[in-house]
Amino acid sequence: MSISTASKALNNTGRMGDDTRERVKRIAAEIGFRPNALAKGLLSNRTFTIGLLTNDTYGRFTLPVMAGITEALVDHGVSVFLCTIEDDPALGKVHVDAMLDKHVDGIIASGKRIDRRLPVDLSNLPVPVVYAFTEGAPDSVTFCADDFQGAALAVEWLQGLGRHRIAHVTGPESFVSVRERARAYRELAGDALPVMYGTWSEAWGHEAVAQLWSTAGAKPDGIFCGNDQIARAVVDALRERSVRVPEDVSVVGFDNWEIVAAQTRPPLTTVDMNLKALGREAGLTVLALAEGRAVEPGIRTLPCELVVRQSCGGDPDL
Amino acid sequence: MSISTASKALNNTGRMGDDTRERVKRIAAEIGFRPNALAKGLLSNRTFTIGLLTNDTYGRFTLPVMAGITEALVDHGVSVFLCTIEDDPALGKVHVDAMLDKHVDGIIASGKRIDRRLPVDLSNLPVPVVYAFTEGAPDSVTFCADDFQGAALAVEWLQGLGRHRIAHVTGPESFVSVRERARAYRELAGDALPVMYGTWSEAWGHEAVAQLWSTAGAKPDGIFCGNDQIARAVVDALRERSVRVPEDVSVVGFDNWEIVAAQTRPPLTTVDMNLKALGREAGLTVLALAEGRAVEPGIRTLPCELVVRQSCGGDPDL
DNA sequence: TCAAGATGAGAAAAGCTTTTCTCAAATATT
DNA sequence: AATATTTGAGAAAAGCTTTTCTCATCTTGA
Repeated sequence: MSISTASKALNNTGRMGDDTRERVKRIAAEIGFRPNALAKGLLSNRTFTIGLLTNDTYGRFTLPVMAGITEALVDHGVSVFLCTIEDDPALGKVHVDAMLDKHVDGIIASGKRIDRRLPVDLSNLPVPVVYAFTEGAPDSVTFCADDFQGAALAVEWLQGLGRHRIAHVTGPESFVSVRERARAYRELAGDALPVMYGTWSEAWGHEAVAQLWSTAGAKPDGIFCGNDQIARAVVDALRERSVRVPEDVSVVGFDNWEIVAAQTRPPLTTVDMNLKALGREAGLTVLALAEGRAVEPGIRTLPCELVVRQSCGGDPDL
Repeated sequence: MSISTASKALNNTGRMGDDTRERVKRIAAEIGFRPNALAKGLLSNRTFTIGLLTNDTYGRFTLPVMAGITEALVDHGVSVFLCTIEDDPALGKVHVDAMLDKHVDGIIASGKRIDRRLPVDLSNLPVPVVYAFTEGAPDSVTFCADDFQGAALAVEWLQGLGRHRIAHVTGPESFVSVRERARAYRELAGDALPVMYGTWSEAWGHEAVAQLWSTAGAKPDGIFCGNDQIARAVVDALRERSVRVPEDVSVVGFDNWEIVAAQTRPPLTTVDMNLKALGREAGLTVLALAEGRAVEPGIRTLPCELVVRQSCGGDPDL
């Protein structure tokens, strides 16, 4: 039996008797034959391997993205190199070079905010690059969450529960995400209360509540927070002041960071950016590009969704 | 110029004039020649690629391990496939098969607790396997943190600060880690107070404080917690009762989960399991095995260290 | 000057698949 | 029965390196 005949049998190509084909397959299965992906790749210029580059050390954003990528690509036999490159350009170059040496079919760049570039030059690479949750090069494909729509979801949810004096406690104004979310807040909630910019820390959540409750006049009945950590702190701070959540004040977070949102008392209703879906899309896109299919460049915005827990009241089953 | 001469020039092998060698190298650098790792691997049976298998979806434990692996191996030109296999044996098999197809040089199995196996059969694989922070097969190399020593560190630190009525609020007794830490606690703190087993949740931290402070008699002046989440909740609960931390009670956590430990008010003094070092060791070991070097099987225990913040008092600069 | 040794560079094989091409045998057609 | 067509299976090349072998040239010593 020649090698070429066996190859054709296993790949269902070439002409040969059905009996021969079956016999080859059976024996291949028996001896546990597995084609050498390297030899295959050498020939086809496909390694069924992609690289995921990120500067998100905690994996807060990258892990869900990664999960989505893997989920989408595992069926295609694609494996993922994960490279965490702090914010070190040298390290970034080392990792990109390693990926190129290994002939990845494509690279996905990911990060922890959508208005910052990774500290590596990904232009003029011999493989396609797509960006997910990080700023992409011009004319590239970039995926990100729809901050405006997500924030709108949160504010509308509060309003739907009858909350009309809504505050917005959020992160630094330097973040595009923060400005987008604030824009949605302003458009929907009017400007009864000024947006409260601060840091992404629990400390800021506490301080914001202190500020809100120290000023005279009507207190908010709803607080839309820029992320779950702030929301958590806000909830804690309210409890310390004996303000009841959700009876007196409804609180919405952002990120659906399980580990924070679910542990808060009461658990947070929060906006989920669907990072996993984002990863799926990014994975499928880089695969398409690797296969030579044309993909229109541009920024693709994916919708957020609201995850209802108990920090707003209302029926969680709605 | 023949291909073989070029190859020899670049690899510093073979016999040839220094001028020729230099000329080849210069031109190679000029045209940006990079040898095809696939062809190389096909020949040498080394792909400079390893697989990291984990069931730790949040990356709580795996990401530090991964960082250590990468740090140790990037200099050797090794890249890492990360595969998160929930707890799904089928998915696990798919990923392991994908790794084998791609001829990884070795596999590192990691997890979220040291007394559970990954839901995949890693025996009789054609590549070396080492285990890090998950239960390994008999006669394999397994790395884990020294829970006893880490716990001792915590208790001794409290005692060194003059705390002698120390409570231990921890996770479920079913965890080996929990039992080891409790054993250290008992040996060092005596059994003035019974170990308080519970869940790994903040809720349990609150409840434990409630229990401790509702019983009559002397209250603890030190609390050693089984992880940072519990510690955080304990600190919060104490504050709610107007017990001052660290003035009245010192609290120590376990894990040094930055995101929790640093955000707690006051920030937690806590035990760090050195997972990154663990990853480094695991990476170097799997590399050694891949290169055919002999490595003695067995369980390697790496020491923990105490990270001093403010939840115990004392001088953080000690 | 001739033989022996040293030196530099190229040819070929190996590593594993896939694909294209070729060829012999078997079947179909006239 | 002889030619044309189809069919099955093997040979060879390509993909990129590395390594071993061979060979021609140059140097050295006698």
